[in-house]
Amino acid sequence: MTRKADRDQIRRQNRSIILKALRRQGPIARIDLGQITHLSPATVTAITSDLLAQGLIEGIESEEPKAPQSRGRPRSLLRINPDAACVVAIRLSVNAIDMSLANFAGETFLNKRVPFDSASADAASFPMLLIETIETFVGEAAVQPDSIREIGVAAQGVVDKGSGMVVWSPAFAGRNIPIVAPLTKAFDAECILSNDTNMITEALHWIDPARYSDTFAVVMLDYGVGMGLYLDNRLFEGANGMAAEFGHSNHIPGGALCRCGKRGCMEAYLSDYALVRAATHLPETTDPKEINAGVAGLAALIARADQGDNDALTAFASAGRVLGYGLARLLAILDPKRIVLTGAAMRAFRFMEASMYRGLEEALVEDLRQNYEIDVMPWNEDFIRRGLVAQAMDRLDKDYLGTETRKIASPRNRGAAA
Amino acid sequence: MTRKADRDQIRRQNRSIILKALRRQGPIARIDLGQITHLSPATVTAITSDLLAQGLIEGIESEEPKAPQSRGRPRSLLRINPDAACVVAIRLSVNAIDMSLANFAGETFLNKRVPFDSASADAASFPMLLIETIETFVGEAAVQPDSIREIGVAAQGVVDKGSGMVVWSPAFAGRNIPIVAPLTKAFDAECILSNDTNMITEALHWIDPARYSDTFAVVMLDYGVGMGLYLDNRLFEGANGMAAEFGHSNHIPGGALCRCGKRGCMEAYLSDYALVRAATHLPETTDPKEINAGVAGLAALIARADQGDNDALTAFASAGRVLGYGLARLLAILDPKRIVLTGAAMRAFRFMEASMYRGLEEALVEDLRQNYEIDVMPWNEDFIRRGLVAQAMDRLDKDYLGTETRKIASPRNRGAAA
DNA sequence: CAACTTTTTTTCGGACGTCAAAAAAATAAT
DNA sequence: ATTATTTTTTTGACGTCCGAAAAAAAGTTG
Repeated sequence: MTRKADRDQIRRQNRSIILKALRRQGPIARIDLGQITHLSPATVTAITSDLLAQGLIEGIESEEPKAPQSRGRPRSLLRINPDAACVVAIRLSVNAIDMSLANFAGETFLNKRVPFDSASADAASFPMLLIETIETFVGEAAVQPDSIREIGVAAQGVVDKGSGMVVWSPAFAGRNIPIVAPLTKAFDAECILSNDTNMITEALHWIDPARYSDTFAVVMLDYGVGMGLYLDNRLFEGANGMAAEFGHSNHIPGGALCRCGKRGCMEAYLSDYALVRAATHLPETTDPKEINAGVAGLAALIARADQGDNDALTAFASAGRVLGYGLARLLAILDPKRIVLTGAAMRAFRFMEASMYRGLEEALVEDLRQNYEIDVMPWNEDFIRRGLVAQAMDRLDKDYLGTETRKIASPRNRGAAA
Repeated sequence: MTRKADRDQIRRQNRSIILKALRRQGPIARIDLGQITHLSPATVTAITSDLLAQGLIEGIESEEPKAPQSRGRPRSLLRINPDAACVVAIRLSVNAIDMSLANFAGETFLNKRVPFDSASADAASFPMLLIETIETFVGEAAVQPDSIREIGVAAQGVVDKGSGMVVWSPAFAGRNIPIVAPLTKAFDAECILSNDTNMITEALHWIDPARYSDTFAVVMLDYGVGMGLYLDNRLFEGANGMAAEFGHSNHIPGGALCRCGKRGCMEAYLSDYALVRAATHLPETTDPKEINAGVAGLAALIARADQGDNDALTAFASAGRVLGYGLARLLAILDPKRIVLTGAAMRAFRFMEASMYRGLEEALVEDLRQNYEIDVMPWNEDFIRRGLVAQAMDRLDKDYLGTETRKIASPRNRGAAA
């Protein structure tokens, strides 16, 4: 049954809408906030004065109003108080921990990459390592630890949102690495673990909501194969937060050997090692662990294809056809209005494109191939961070319901404390 | 961006919750409504007196209070006014139009099946036929036509919710049969076209929300293969209302010939004709149109399997394995917590079960096979009607926002008009 | 330079929703 | 008849949004 509604809810939602608008539209006057949110000026004033009192936003006393000649009372601009909160975004990838600090305006003000040894990282050792790495990072930033309100972690592979563990990931030797529990305990902050491609999906929605809304899928071909789903205008993560494992959905029964041990997974045809395996005429049963591919191997293969190397071209063409079949299955099952292709392998898209469309055509009846578009998105590592930050901001906005804000720290020497 | 919230919304939602509780829990006292909905007694009184004034619900002046010995003011029960509205539920299947009339309490009070000739039904002829069939049916029911507020239509095959057309269906010879536009024009009622398996999904949620909520999938093996998806606690229909075409998602590239013309669709291994084709050793490329299967052929095949016929048993075992692969793909992509198997072919489930689980195991890495259950649901034709009615009730509840109700007709001679 | 115009922001009063508490209603128990 | 008990309704308070009016803060004009 749907939950009952009460008046708290409506204030909370409207506050959150205003915060989101402020974060997105930069400094803005109350009147324009009303336009954007469809709230009356009276309501905007009420809510913003609340937010001002809480210190979540601040007025700009700018000496230079940009529009010099305009009658009437000049607009007084509002903006998010960047120092009202602080979030940490962490990406766990092979041999590297990427960390970022972002303020309440959603701006990243510090990044750091720390290498670690994926091959030896397991459930026993990694959590402690991660905590120490974060503590060092936060210490260097001269941020008061208690101003950190959210920690978002993205990992490649299978993550279980319920238990807050990385079930399996190429970034770790071990399995079932607990992340959320140790971090929550070590830091006084909400911690949330997400799949990396889901964060790309969230980032796309944040960056261009007009284009990336409603129902779309993101497929990432990189080190491994990832997917993110935005369904009915929200990120879909499945009952256990494990959805969108496109890479391990089966393509051919008994087919090529996958890193997961099964035969015929999409990943076994599309990922870095699969492409290298195909291009070097290794049998499909070659153990992926014995193939030295990775993003570097992929890049080398793309270079060969660029020079017209036939093996490379054939490998990409075959992968394209498999991709076409995979997308056809997505279209049949989910009817998305858009599919976004991204990841390092997309630099080779021109070698896959024709066969991909051929695969799509072979695999799916025309009636179901009518209303969709495919975007090819240049790969941008930054997307994962932006998705993490966007998600954290969303959670922060909803957290600051009516409760008094915690003491607001000033991580850096910002002058503008009204 | 999320929509702004205002207080209309909250009243609407709480009204709708109360109506839903009344419909589900039968006659009930205000105090219990408060318990169920978590609304205060004051609010319950306010909302119910509103609904009473609108004639959507009515009090019961029962002479016999069921519980004879109890102190205190006796509870005065409320119930939905069944005559407040009337909906038509229509199922279009091969050679038959099934129609039902249901009242505002969600009770069906009249059913009728009218045969028609699917082989000659196309976009030009069918809409008129359907309108006339409905008009006759409604006429026989002695229902004032203007008390009909919603018409729900379910069809097998590919339906386009946006355009309100049946793109392709085994029930029709033609394609792109308009349904919503003609019916909306002919009757002064909202009309909505849905996929039949989606309605089964909706019905399951209505009948047992505790079990069928959050994220689950329904797979129907019958005449053709259908799927319904309930994701994040709502029916998912895709960007164009065409989602969940599991039957035409590809299983084997270049595989068995499907009714849709493509090769290797799930349907080409799982549906009636596929099973008959396999059991009679016809080549996989045999045109489905030349196979006389249908639900009757399927029943015959099940009978053969019951008697230990080897061809039949092998056919079911192979289909089971294919089904296992299909479910594995669903698990990988959507991570549902439950999969419901239904349809006429489920009477043969015991012949498919072992190979289905084998297929699941072959196709999907164990990590992704941890947290789900499979239900096998005896097939019940009634589900589609119940889903249609449940959907119509939902829409009605939300329609009766603050607007005055239309004049309430009394279709039958009901005494209880307070 | 004072009055007018224009635009933004704030204030005020009204309407409406929920809720807690009090009152009323209806019956059983004494 | 009176008291006790339980349900329902009423009342009053509080919170929210909105429209209208007022106030504020400029520029423009005579």
